[in-house]
Amino acid sequence: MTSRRTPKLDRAQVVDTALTLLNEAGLDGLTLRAIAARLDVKAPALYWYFKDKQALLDEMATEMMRRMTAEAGPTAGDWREAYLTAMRTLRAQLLRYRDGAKVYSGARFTDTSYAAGLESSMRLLTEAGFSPAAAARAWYTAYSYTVGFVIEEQSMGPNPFDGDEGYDLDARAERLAAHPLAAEAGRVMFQDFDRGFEEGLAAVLAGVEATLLA
Amino acid sequence: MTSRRTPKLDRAQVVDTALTLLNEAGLDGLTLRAIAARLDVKAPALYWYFKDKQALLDEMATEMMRRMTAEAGPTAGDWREAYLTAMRTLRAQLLRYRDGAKVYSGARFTDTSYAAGLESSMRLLTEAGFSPAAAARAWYTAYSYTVGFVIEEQSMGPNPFDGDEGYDLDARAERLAAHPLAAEAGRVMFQDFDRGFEEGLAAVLAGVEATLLA
DNA sequence: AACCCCCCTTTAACGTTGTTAAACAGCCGT
DNA sequence: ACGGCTGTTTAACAACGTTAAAGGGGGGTT
Repeated sequence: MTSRRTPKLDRAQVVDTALTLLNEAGLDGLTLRAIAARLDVKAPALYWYFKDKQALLDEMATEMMRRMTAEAGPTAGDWREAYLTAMRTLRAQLLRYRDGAKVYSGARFTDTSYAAGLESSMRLLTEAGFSPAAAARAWYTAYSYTVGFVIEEQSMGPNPFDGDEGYDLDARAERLAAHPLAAEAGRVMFQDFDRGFEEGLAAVLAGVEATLLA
Repeated sequence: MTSRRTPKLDRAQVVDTALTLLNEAGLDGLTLRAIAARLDVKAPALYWYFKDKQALLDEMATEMMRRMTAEAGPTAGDWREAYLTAMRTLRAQLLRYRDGAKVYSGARFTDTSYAAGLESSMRLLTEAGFSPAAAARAWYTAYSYTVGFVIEEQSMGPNPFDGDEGYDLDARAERLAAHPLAAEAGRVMFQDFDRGFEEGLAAVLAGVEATLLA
């Protein structure tokens, strides 16, 4: 026979459950016992599918990336549009999960499913006049910016998953009374992340075009 | 009397020891028991100085930031120079500790010692023609880029603290044989981080100047 | 000199976590 | 009926963060 019997679990189901639990319990609450309980199973059963917890986290990050490339759609048209869309989608996908950026940035992909999307992005950029090296640099610069931005956003900003108020900006401003510009800067940096991300991303795009495009 | 007796410990000494141990043992090896052992003390003694481990990590991040601003020196002259110097110093300081970027980005500062440096940066930018909001955005954009870059660098690159070889780029290129541009991009992104950082930073600077300077 | 109090540290312990070893159950082919 | 492979459980371990309680050792007061 092809299949001996339907096992209770499989890798994909474990990963999916873990991602769901990540949103509800956060990274601290993401214990193997809690994941196993959701699957009506005991913790050691997970070791049949993953050699250790880091392997599961790696697979979670890879799955996040897969969902990201699925959502971003085909890469064509103006390279600027595609570039912006890719980074917006990256941010949106990281924000979809609690501590998403931390999980993502601390992991290594388990397969090469990211390669197709990267390949078409590189093709679009090189066709637009970037050298291969400049295309990679342009992409990685925005990528670093986006990951760094979301890490900060998720650790400081209001948490959409519970009632957390986030960083108290008024209290911060009061503490910084002796430094008015720094106090004001806090308001700009930690309020309206959507807009802040777009402004920074626009700057990165402009700079990449000015310094890296042949 | 002013001082009753010299206690065995003080906050600064604990933080300093913890930062040293971070370099030798990494974030995983940074346990309260290990820190305490270095100080010839038992773990619960640390709770006299820090309410929990996160408070110690927060203080470590704050100390990293203090050493950073001390090293960067006064902020004056051309805003472009100061901007580049600030971000280079930030990266250098994060690289000085193993998992430095992770510790740093996951923490909240325990005091306002960062405010003076931020204030003078904001002043320099506003004097150069940035609006207060644009100055904050310009600063935060490069800050996000730098933190994101170093997080990736420290999780992928060769680890200067032990003999770790880092990501195997040749193996990666082989896996990506079907995606030549993506394979080549990996070489650009994960080799010579110093140069890569500078190229990206130059792009960010140019973009900030083009889109945010009035 | 005896006392108490406060500062700082230790001893002991608790609950939880990731992880491993071993036993165990079900289905297959022989 | 049997042996073997695939999954899962039970039981246990060491290590971790953390807390409660006790202990010691100097200073100030009586």
